[in-house]
Amino acid sequence: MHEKERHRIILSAVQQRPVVTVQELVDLTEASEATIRRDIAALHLQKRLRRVRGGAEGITPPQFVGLAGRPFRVNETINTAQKRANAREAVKLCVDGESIIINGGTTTWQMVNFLGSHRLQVFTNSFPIAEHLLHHSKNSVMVSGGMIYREQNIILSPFDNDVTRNFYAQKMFMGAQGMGPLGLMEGDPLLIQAEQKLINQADELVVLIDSSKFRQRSSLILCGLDRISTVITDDGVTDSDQRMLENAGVKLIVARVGADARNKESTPAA
Amino acid sequence: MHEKERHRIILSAVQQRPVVTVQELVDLTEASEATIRRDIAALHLQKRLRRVRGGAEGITPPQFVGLAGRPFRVNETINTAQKRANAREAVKLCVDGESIIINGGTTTWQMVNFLGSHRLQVFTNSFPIAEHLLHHSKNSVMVSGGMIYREQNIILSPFDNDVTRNFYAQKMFMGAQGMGPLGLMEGDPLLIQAEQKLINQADELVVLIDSSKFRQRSSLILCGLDRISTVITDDGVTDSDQRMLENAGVKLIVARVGADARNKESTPAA
DNA sequence: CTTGTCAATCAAAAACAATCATTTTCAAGC
DNA sequence: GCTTGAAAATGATTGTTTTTGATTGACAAG
Repeated sequence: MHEKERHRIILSAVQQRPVVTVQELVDLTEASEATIRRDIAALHLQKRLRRVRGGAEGITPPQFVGLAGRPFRVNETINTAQKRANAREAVKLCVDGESIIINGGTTTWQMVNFLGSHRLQVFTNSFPIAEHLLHHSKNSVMVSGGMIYREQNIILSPFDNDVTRNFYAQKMFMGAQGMGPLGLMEGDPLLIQAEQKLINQADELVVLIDSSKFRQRSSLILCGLDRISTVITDDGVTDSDQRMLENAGVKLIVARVGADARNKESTPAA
Repeated sequence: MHEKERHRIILSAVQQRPVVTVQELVDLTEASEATIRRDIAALHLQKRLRRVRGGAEGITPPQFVGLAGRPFRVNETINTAQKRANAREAVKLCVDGESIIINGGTTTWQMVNFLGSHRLQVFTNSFPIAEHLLHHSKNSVMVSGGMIYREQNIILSPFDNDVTRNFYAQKMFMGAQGMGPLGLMEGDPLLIQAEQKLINQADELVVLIDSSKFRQRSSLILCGLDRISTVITDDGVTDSDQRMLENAGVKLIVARVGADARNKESTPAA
């Protein structure tokens, strides 16, 4: 067995499991202990893994393994003020007792903050949203079944026959990566798949989208504007975008990015 | 067991519960008391947990009290040593890459501690189990879809056409409320419903049950002994119970209940 | 007084680094 | 094509260091 091949095996093992012992690698590669140690030392220098007593561990910081995929967390930090404002408006549309669908995403994630005191029937394909509502609210929570994708933070089944089809709601809330005359756009094919499952399971489709997204285009069209009932966006939206939605018969709610920003400004007089 | 792995288990334990005793960790890791103390001291220095008299506590402020329904939590405190011993044996049956089903329950919940360093495909109807595995392991996680019942901590769909039908595993692990010549028994109709959905989706059915349950009867029969491949129980099981299982062709694994129980028996000669 | 927690100590075991002998690889020369 | 020799890679051996588990005694709480 060649050095390269052993390295490949070692890295593969380390990526699969948090720690791998030297002995395990000896078994795996049928090489001697000394060789494995040398390999680990070499890969450690190349920073392809971390060398620890007894074996090796993956390079990913062991503390952050769970909780959420990277893309989610970084995305979460941009445009938060707008997202929160939009989310607040979205929750205002709900009345207690109603059934709603919340599609996973960083904008809709903000809705959980405002749902704490509500009592709704919430169906979601987002594991973090379900978690939060379960722990910090009294809403009844339903989730779609399937594989949990850590990166996108959604639960998705490759099959068409899941419970999704059996849930019908008054409103469905979702974000998107872009919006234009052609309709709603999304980048990740996995998200498209998840969204298309839910999109026809509600009377009204409410789209939360911050105004910058009107200028973004994306490769995949999710649905036309005619399918959308309501768009919630912030006050950065242009007149032409407003007209576009108006012409398509879409109700527009403009959220004042207000409260949050205002609070930060308003230093008490006294 | 190696240092990193023990640390993983210890951290996993303190995140599950606010405080964990040294003895519990000894059980959990099968390491000596001295080693656990050293580990706790090390993790304390790394500020990954707080060291307290008798054990360790999580570093997170006491905000996360909610976490799960009450009945789950109180049940969790009884017979923990047995449950843990059984859970350890159960996890030992799994080999990396395999697909398994874990049915929700307080015994099977203990399995998450030992699954931290595995790489399995896990399907579960238990929200807490999915949460924990997602946050503290690299296993791939699938959940069934449906309503999340806070009391029983399971996800259950009233429909027959959910993804459950599309998942097939080598092994299914479950607990139960009682076991007798007639088969496996359960009390809560909701649990019965959940279990029956999963019970035919695996080659082998592995039942984790502490020995006291052999004397309990319950109103609802879930399945006959012939459906069960393996029973894991603790060393309190009687000869007649063993014979019963033997006659039914069920493989029996008797888990040795850890250091805790042993120390209490062994009175020093001097 | 008894019990449980803990630190200190020591011996055994495991992991490790250094060294050397053997094998493999590769290329130059026949 | 084949041999040959140098260099690299590997495996075994050795002695050293680290980790671990058991024992002991100190200390505090009940």
